[in-house]
Amino acid sequence: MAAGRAFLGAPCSSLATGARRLAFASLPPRALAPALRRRVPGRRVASVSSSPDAASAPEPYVLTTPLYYVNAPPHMGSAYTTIAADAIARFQRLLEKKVIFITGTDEHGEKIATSAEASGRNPKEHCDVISSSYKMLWADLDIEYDKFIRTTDHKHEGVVNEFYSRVLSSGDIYRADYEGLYCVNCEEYKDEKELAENNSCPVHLKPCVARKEDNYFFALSKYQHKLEELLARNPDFVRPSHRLNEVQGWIKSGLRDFSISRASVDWGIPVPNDTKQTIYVWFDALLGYISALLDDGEQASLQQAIDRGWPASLHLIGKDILRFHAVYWPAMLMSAGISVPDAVFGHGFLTKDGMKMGKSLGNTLEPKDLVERFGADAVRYFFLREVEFGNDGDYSEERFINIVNAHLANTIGILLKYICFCNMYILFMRAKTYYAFCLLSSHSVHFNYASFCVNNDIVLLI
RNA sequence: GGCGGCGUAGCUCAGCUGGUCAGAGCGGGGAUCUCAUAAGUCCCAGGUCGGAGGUUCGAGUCCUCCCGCCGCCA
Repeated sequence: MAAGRAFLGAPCSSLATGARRLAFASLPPRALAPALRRRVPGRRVASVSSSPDAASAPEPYVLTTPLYYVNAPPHMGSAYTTIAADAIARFQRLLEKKVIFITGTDEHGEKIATSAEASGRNPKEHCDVISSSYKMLWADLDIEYDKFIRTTDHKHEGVVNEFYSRVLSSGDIYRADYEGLYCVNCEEYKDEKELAENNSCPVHLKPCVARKEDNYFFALSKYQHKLEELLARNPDFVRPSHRLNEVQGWIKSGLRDFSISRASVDWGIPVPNDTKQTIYVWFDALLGYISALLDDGEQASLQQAIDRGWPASLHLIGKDILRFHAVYWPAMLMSAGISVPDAVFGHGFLTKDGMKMGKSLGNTLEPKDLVERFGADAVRYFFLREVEFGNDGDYSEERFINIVNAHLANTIGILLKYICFCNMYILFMRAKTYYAFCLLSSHSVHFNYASFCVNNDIVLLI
């Protein structure tokens, strides 16, 4: 029995720290696998709906994570978003909805070219390496996505070109000179008044460079009233609600047109009819949510992609990219005559032991290491359960072990063990309790997931 | 500075339109079963619900002010 004193993939030795309780559940991860793991990670079997109205082809539930920027391998923040999205996707599948869960990588831009050069590779090779590291992590975390889009995919470029043409024909793209201080890391111009000392970017704390370019601009300002109407008509468009206030504030204070091309960046999708410029990474990447809907090898048609299930039901993102998803993106879609998504949910950031994580602080939390030590179920469970969804959340190893032991090992683990071993005596003794638990939980889970309170009742979905 | 939010048990948080709302999970303490994993089961938190006024028969729950913390202001 001693050999089995580990819960869900956590080696005993890794948990044997000091006087802390050492024993996790006796079931090794693979013993539970047949009961818990229904599919090969990342390769979901197409769901077959048995609901009565399946014949009328109900709209799919299209759910997205951001397309992660491949300047660096995945970090815990990316993993958190994807874990949460996967939990929501699983819930929707339990409701027998056809779910299209989209994730992927955003691979263009100056910063990528710079990262590639630093690692001695050409941009495409660099993207291949980093993009595959995301896929590997999602497999390790049992993420069951349906579509993985890379913005360097051929089909994506076709969709971007077509979309650009639509926006152009709406009269929302114009050419203008722009001169200002540019942050290469943000890949955007900065207002002088927002800069830190020495004209440094407030986000990256690196000096911005003076740049003058002849760029193409998107007429965002034209969409101010339409965006206001959108939020007034559908306040659930931005969640949680306190972020709606922020978005409304941004719009109310006035929207400025933004540059959607770069003359100085080679690694990107060329602007149609002007190959001297490439399309701004955000204008490019956001369209990945649509191009992802196309099957591999399918003709790169914008309309065909839309017919595959657009609009998205939910964009799940971190709060740092809310502006792009809740302001720029719907305006771009309106311009192209395409439906806007149903909702954008901006979750919070993660801290470690109460501290902001960062390479410079040397306290990053590597999702890969966490999975290797504790197993995917434990990692998924902890972040879903212990982070108030929408707010910032904290990781500490002590808390992690406490929660996993108490909830997964002591409660669920033991129950599963006795189900697996058909210990009828124990099951009989506890039958009433488990029955009541299931009854209450089914109602509760439905309510909580429908309102994106994923941290409640999460145990039933892992 | 402007706008918005928050401050409820050691920790993370529930408490909708004011009247069993003083709660949950984890941690901690105690008891107990022994066909369960240092498991399970049962009991225990006397927290002035940030502070002070006010409205009300009655306020974490509404109003005002103060203190502290946080977010956004591209």
